[in-house]
Amino acid sequence: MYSEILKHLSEYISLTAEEEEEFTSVLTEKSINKKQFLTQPGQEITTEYYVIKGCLQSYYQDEAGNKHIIQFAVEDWWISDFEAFFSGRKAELYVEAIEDCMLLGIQKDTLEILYKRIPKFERFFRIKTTNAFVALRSRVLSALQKTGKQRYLEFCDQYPQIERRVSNHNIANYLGIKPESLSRIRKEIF
Amino acid sequence: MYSEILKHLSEYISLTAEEEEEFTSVLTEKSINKKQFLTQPGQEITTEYYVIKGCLQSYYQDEAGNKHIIQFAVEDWWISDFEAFFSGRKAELYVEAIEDCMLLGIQKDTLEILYKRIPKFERFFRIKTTNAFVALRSRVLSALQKTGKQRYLEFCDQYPQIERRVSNHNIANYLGIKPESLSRIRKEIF
DNA sequence: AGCTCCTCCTAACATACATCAAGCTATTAA
DNA sequence: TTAATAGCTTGATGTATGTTAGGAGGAGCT
Repeated sequence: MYSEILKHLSEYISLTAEEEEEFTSVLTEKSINKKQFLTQPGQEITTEYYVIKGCLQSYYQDEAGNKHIIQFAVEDWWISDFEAFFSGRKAELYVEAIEDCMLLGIQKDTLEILYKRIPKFERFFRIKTTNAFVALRSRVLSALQKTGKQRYLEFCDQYPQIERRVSNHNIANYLGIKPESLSRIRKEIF
Repeated sequence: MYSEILKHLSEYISLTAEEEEEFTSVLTEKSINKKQFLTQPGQEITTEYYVIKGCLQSYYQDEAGNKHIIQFAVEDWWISDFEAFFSGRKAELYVEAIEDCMLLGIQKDTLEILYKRIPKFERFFRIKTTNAFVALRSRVLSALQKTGKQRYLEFCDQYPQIERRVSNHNIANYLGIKPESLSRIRKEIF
């Protein structure tokens, strides 16, 4: 159950057996089925989730009802409405399972306690946050300056395991193009 | 000298006279001229700057030498290579003055001390960071889903004071369109 | 002053992507 | 099983933006 997340942590920080034990003791398991929501707009978000098994997407729905996919998550990724979690504001995003999922959750207040007791965790989450910020910045630049084809190739290159599991119309949405265009791009490439 | 930044802080947190004094005592003044750089790629970034007077831009330069503007800053804004500052990695961005500037700098290590002594500052910078994250996310969505014209109107609406001071080719770059296209859009609007 | 550089504008043409419409296949539901 | 639905593909056509080229006006420099 915990072997994946401990391996994940060990890529960034080294923990003693006791520290590992202390960490896993505050995690909560959660499983949700395909098409169910982990979060919905308006909720308070006090938990962040690590994906043991499955695939999810987070998206924003605009006033006109259009869906805009922010992120996908598969095994070994973290997901939640990060801004809501971090700032304490209400959620603005849907987080929806697109496969049956097994997750591990960590509570915000528990995390604060953990930071004080074992500062290495602060380091771990700081690194993850910085990486997310950089990834977001690079996505802005891609969206502004690159063609749909370039963005699709980048996506396949960066997230091959996601490309294989997510439907093309969801990938198209994430890339900011229409499914018809993605279909044509794929035809051109393969 | 310090009245602007204290007013700026007071929009988010309330400080006693002593706390204000403690804060301003750790600030350093810096002035740079138009076309000079505040940061360049490869540098270590230990200072964040608050703009008292002037206008700057931060941009990323890709392998092909193309400039991609990330952000503008005018009076009452903070600027630096945030990821480098936050993560300790080397800078990837240029921060360049596009007018003569007067700035106040705060050092990363001083900030850490300040957080411990007066936790309200942690609150202040956390709010600023969350806001920056949300703004970046919303810029991703705009870039992916909206036309150049919509993005330009949003930009004029959100940052009227910047629109007036920055050249059109820089605005076009920020919006991810060519100056010729921006010119067409402006002709169409006015 | 005269010169150069920079900014902005305009126009003709090219390209990437959206839109609309239709058909094909595989999965789901009755 | 058949019917319905969702996802993918294709074609015809429209629109926004890029590309290339040129010109007008202003700012700063010699």
